[in-house]
Amino acid sequence: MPTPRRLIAHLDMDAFYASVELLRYPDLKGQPVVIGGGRDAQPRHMPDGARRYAKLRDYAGRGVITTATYEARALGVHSGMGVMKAALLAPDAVLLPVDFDEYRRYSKLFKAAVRQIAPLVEDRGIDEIYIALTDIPGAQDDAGAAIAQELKDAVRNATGLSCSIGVTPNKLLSKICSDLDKPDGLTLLSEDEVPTRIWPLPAKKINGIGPKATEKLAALGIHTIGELAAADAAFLVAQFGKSYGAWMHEASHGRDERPVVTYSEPKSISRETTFDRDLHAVRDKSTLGAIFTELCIELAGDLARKGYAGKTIGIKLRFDDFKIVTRDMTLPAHTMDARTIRRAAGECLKRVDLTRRLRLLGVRAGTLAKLSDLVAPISPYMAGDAPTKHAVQEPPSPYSLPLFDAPDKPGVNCQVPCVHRPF
DNA sequence: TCTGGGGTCCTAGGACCC
DNA sequence: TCTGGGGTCCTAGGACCC
Repeated sequence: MPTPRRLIAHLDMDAFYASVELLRYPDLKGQPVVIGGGRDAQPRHMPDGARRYAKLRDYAGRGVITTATYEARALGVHSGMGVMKAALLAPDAVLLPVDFDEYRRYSKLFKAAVRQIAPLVEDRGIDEIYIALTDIPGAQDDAGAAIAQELKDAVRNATGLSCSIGVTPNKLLSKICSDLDKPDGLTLLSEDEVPTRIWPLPAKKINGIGPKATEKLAALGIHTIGELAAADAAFLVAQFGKSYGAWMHEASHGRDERPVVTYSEPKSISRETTFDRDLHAVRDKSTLGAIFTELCIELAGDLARKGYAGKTIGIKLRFDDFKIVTRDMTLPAHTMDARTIRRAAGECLKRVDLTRRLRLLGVRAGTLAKLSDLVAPISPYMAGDAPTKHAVQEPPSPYSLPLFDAPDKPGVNCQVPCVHRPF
């Protein structure tokens, strides 16, 4: 029996957030609707039972659009665009706030429906997945056409939502193909169709070729995937570096051997926030201090809930000129304790020039270890257990104490003397 | 009226060790 | 009193993705 040819599907939900909202507000079907902004966009319920929706024109703030219905996209509105800018294009479009809990619920529903048919699924975020079809009975007979249709039907039955699917011999091509016939599309492609169907597409359709690379390619006279494929591999390596250049060459020929990966451990967990207005380290010291502390508490909560501790604690700042600066430090032991995180993040902050006003502040935990793999250095409850390779810093109890705030006084709420604290 | 929040991976230099 | 090379860790920045 010959080895089966690889067959991989990429499934992408159509305008996912917006489509979920339309299930809740069916009266909006057919209208330009945009998801994004802040809490102000919550629909108000009128006494007569009707709903009053926020319009794009009413919005004031720094939010961006996460998703737009196809009707809104027709007006030039797309995700990533500032809501204010979108309001100029489509002032009467309806604006709804994001509701991640609801999207996560639907995400689980559609992924579970897919796994019933094809269990080997790789998560690529809330609204897309890769699916290994190679060993699904019958898939080889028609290059996955029937299974793909079955998947689409199952997703619709489970959620009421449509999706688009690409089925090809690898992830790279499937990702490109799922986008070719949106919405509600199904595109099959074999290797020998790469020259006719893939090469005419813009180079940026390749997942991994972003704005910078696209711009550089254009400057070199390369616009389509075909032109990229025609370029000498050595030339691409000279221009883009050994790894990226070689990868570009392979990708342009539709070659990609990456497997479908059903599980991977998280590498980092972070929290960040953009302020309503830019804040200054000195003039807005107390506001910033409170936000900083809050981020650390939220991060500690995330770590605890997910069952991880971090050894590297880092901060991220975005200044009013949009420049980003990061600082991090590695601790002697893993931690999930808010106060320890806050202290380390405070140390990182001291190494940053805070002349400019800040737009964003973030806190990150990296070099993660599973809590279950950690052993406390001194813990009466662990006495009999064999020690593992990591040590975890014991959370001081109770560790929900107010952190650092008001006082900058040395020693207050600190385990080690706190010296100067920028805010 | 510009530009969110959560991630991954890569590069590159310096420290430090063998 | 000079000359190495390799490996790993740490830190900072940047491109890219959903």
